[in-house]
Amino acid sequence: MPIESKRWEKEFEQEILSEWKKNTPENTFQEKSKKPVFSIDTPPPYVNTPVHVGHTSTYCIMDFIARYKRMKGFNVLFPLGLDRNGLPIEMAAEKKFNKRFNEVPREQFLEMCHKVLEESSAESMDSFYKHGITFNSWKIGTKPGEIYQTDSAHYRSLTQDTFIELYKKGLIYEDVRINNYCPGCQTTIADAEIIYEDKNTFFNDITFKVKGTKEEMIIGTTRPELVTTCGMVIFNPKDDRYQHLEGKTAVTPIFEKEVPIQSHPMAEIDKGTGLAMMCSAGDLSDIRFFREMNLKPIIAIDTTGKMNEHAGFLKGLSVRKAREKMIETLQEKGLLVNQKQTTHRTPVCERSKDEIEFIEMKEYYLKQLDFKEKMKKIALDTKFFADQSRSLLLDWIESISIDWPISRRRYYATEVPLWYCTKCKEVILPLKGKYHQPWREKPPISKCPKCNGTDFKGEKRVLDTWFDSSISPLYILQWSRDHSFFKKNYPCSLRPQGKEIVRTWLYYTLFKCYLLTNQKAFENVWIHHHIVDEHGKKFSKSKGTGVDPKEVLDKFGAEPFRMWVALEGNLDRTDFRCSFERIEGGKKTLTKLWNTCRFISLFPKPKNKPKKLDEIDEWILSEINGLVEKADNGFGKYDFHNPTVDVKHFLWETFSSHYLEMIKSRAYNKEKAFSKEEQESAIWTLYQCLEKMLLLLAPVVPFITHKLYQEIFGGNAHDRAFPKSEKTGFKGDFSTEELVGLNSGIWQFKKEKGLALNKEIPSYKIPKKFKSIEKTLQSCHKIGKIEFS
RNA sequence: GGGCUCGUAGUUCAGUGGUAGAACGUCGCUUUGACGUGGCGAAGGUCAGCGGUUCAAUCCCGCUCGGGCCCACCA
Repeated sequence: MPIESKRWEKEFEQEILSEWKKNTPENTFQEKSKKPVFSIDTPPPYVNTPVHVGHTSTYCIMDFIARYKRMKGFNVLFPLGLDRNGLPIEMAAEKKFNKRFNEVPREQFLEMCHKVLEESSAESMDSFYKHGITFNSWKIGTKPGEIYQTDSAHYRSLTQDTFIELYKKGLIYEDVRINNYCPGCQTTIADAEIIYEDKNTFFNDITFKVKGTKEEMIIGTTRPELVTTCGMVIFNPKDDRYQHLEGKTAVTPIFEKEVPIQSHPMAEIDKGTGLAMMCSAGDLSDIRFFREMNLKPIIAIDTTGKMNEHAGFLKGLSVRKAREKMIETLQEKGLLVNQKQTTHRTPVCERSKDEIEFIEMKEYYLKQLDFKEKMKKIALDTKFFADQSRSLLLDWIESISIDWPISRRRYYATEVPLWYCTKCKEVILPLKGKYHQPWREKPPISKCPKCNGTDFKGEKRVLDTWFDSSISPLYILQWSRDHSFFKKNYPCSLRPQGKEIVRTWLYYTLFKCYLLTNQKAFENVWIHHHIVDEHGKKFSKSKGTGVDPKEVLDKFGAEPFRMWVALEGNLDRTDFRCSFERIEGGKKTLTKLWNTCRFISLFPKPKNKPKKLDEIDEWILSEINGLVEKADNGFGKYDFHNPTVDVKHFLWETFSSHYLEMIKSRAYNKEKAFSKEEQESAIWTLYQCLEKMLLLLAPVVPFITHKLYQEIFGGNAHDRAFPKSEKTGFKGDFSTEELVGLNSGIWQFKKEKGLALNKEIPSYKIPKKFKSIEKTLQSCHKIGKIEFS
């Protein structure tokens, strides 16, 4: 049946979606299938903020991969997860109810979080669904392939199982240490949760005295409020200006504390005055310095971000206020000799953007320093797409300097599953396989195994959110839940994710999975860059510059967007600029594909392959087979860009502009200039090429290929095997460029002579190599007599 | 300071050791049979700069400049 409508309409998508919703066996993960499993550990999006086109683009590419792998005969495990734990949810709840988490009872705060979660879950899923992304299931559940939520009892129990196992292995320990503390979130955070911002601050030159002399020293600092914690003054061993100070004692301004003066290579001659005051916990370098020099740190900032009793007259002030007051006081006493504005790379909390302070607290740590070399090996043993993305991970592993602090003093996250005997302090571990809330549940035993004590205290702290996100491949592959399934299918085939979370999600996942399974977690890792706005700037939620996928769906529908994602570039190498104009360009290719099908559908499809094919038919078949091979190779490396560009070029140029023009008269055969067999050869070839083109494009543009395939060939394109490259009978007397050049030359010749393209020309000179397609050229260009030379 | 990456047409990007490519945009021409959301054509580039290897460099190597990202102990 010929196709009637003249173009692809976005309204078609609705029908197809509802058809897929009713009947999608090919998307479902078949637990009992004998096909090899290809597992994709997709990033669970945070539910409280709607996704933008950056997300939908990357999930579309993941869907390209899933669809391609299905056509290649894999049983594709492609579940959607929803991330619902942790600070973003808590912060949203605090904002919505205008209450800090520690101002209300814990149960009540959890209720607030649940309210926020209830209101926010559906929208992102709807966007994914409308983009034609074929997650295995749209149902929230616990079976392989079903949507999982990281805050479900099922997921959290697995997170706790990993804690219990690592604890038993002796890899988790509790220690009192100076670590990163976010005063806004009021919790310890890991290095990976810190980002750096350039902040304006003052570089203050302040006066220290040298004990027993009249000499004064000028020392520059950005943190004058920490003078009280100064433990030493240093200068560079090669700095001639200060050699005489070696071994003397400095007296700090205002606090009048005596500290040693020493030479130390960490002091740089040309920084400030060349003298540095070493404070405990001004930044990470200070912490290391105090450790090295065996100095006792003085912590002057408490857990609310305010100065404590060590800060003397600054006590009770916030760090910023204390700094202002200190500068004021120094100025009054004539101890501030100079002040200039400078920008300082300041560590801030990536969530709340508060400046990090360094505070001593008791926290649980997971050992990671001992495994750096092993982790590097795993990084080298995992395939990265693009390969150069691996260095993001290697750089991070290289820079790790402390163990991973995993406990957090917050509420909405997976609880640390521990109880303590109040009598003998024995740590009580629960059994695996169940979700535990020690802060409100009884311990799993009634008597302490060590002292027979009967009174226990449940742990109040929770786990870092990355501690649970980092088990996603274990979760989707049923670790500790279905042993044979896990054994058969681990490591996970593919982790697709953004470059910005290499040091968190990727690193922590590889790390934890290694500790638990002694193996790499992934065969392949695909790292993507970002969709940026028209000016090349990052989408920013706070500035509201993210493009809403709904706007794209309203304007274009999903299909032109998917086409654009594939055509625009390689997202594993570069950022894309989001441009509606260029998405519109994707739509044109759909129209071209549609009309190509419409043309072919004018001719009844031959039942059998003709015995003999015309040379030009063999030629186009060899072209499409080459294309199939290229696409298969590219898709296999998660390159959907180059093959799609190639298919588009083939469709538009080689196939439409050249092949179709050359066989039109033979396919119509209105003047009966061709035999029936010759005519059928053309028509059969048209259908062959079309079927392969549709199947090549099916992973990228599933809607249009589905509809066209169904109308023309019957059946479901997404259920078909990916096309294979076949040998053809093309002898190859001429190359494709030569043929294209020949046709273009003739068209140009006619144009220059002012002749219509369908006008006859009495004769034309053509190279001998085209002899085998003489009849084709004659009928296409209406040449009376071809002179071969 | 270190690392990665990019610098090609007005714009966004491909690309190759041998005459420089596409899309979009611009301008001109083209109106009936798959497609005007089409077709044909034009203008537009010292392939960032400098040096080296080579018969030949936009491509390989080195340096410089300029963007972007990541890391780092700039008091």
